[in-house]
Amino acid sequence: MAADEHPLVLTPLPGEADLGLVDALAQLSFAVQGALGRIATEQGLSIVQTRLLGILRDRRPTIKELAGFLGLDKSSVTGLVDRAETRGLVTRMASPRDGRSVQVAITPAGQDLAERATTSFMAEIGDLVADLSPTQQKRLFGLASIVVAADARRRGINLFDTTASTRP
Amino acid sequence: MAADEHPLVLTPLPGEADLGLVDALAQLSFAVQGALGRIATEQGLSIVQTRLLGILRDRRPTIKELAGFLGLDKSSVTGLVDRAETRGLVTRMASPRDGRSVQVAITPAGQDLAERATTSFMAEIGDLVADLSPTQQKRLFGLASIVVAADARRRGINLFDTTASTRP
DNA sequence: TATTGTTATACTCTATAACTATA
DNA sequence: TATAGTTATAGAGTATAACAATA
Repeated sequence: MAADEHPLVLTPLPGEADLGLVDALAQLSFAVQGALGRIATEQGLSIVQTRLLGILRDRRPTIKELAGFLGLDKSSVTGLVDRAETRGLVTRMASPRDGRSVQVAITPAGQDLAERATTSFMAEIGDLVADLSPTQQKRLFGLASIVVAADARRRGINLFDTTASTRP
Repeated sequence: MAADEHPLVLTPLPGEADLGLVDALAQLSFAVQGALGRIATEQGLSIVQTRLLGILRDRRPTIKELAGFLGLDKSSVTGLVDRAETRGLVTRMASPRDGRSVQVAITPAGQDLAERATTSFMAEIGDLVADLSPTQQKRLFGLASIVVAADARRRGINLFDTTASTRP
């Protein structure tokens, strides 16, 4: 798609960023979310449930921390964890440090499901970027990484600092 | 984030695509969806409603065509259009060619809202990619465009062929 | 018979506000 | 008082199945 062709989602207007970039990114995000949704459905999960399991892979966050990771209200996370717990995918544990808090941990069943989802998702994304050369794929990865890291930093969510969470 | 660092969403496993790429793309899609969600909320819309208005900007698709564009079931689109119609953002019109079909069109109020959303969204995405140089932004745009175009082709949705829809 | 769209139903997801328990 | 979490409530979004109208 050339930069001056019309977009599916939005329309050409002047603005801070180039619309072509904006629209391409929006559409790319829909394509990726579509892939995520397909593999989630395949495993009987939703995108958010899949994301929850992925986060819990190497963390035991509180409800509040999960809300920060997911960008949701704490009450939404309560329901999310409720449904996952009912299905035996996660468990709540009392926090040893704060009587008000709970820590959410993934179960072996949840781990299995998360791993199957990961495998399927990699295959889907492999298909999605199949038209890019290996060099282009690396380039896309690098650019996406820069954007994601900068965004996380701006939002004050350090994806790699786990001092706030107890590691299993 | 370096390629060998752990991901937020998914976990390192061998697969068809490099996990670093997969995870970076997933996280990028969440970041973009987050920006979309914020501007949609700003305008009193959801992401899907915003997307609907964007699609209707230069098309008058049937419910079935909309379902194809959005990747939803036709019954979901019925409800989506119902809610948008109640708010005066879109209208249903009888199809001149098929008595079973309706054509969905955007209203002036819907146009206004879509344009405001577009302006806000461009600013948000401008912030999101602020850490990339202009050259890198163009590169990201180009790579995203290739992926999106290939995906649309594979799914049999020609984003630019409007012969199936009546143009206003 | 097949297709288009709607309706009925049920579930997930989400937020706001009020509440409980702990700090 | 302030914070962590839950509950109650309401609404959007989604899919499946059954249905009506048209092709």
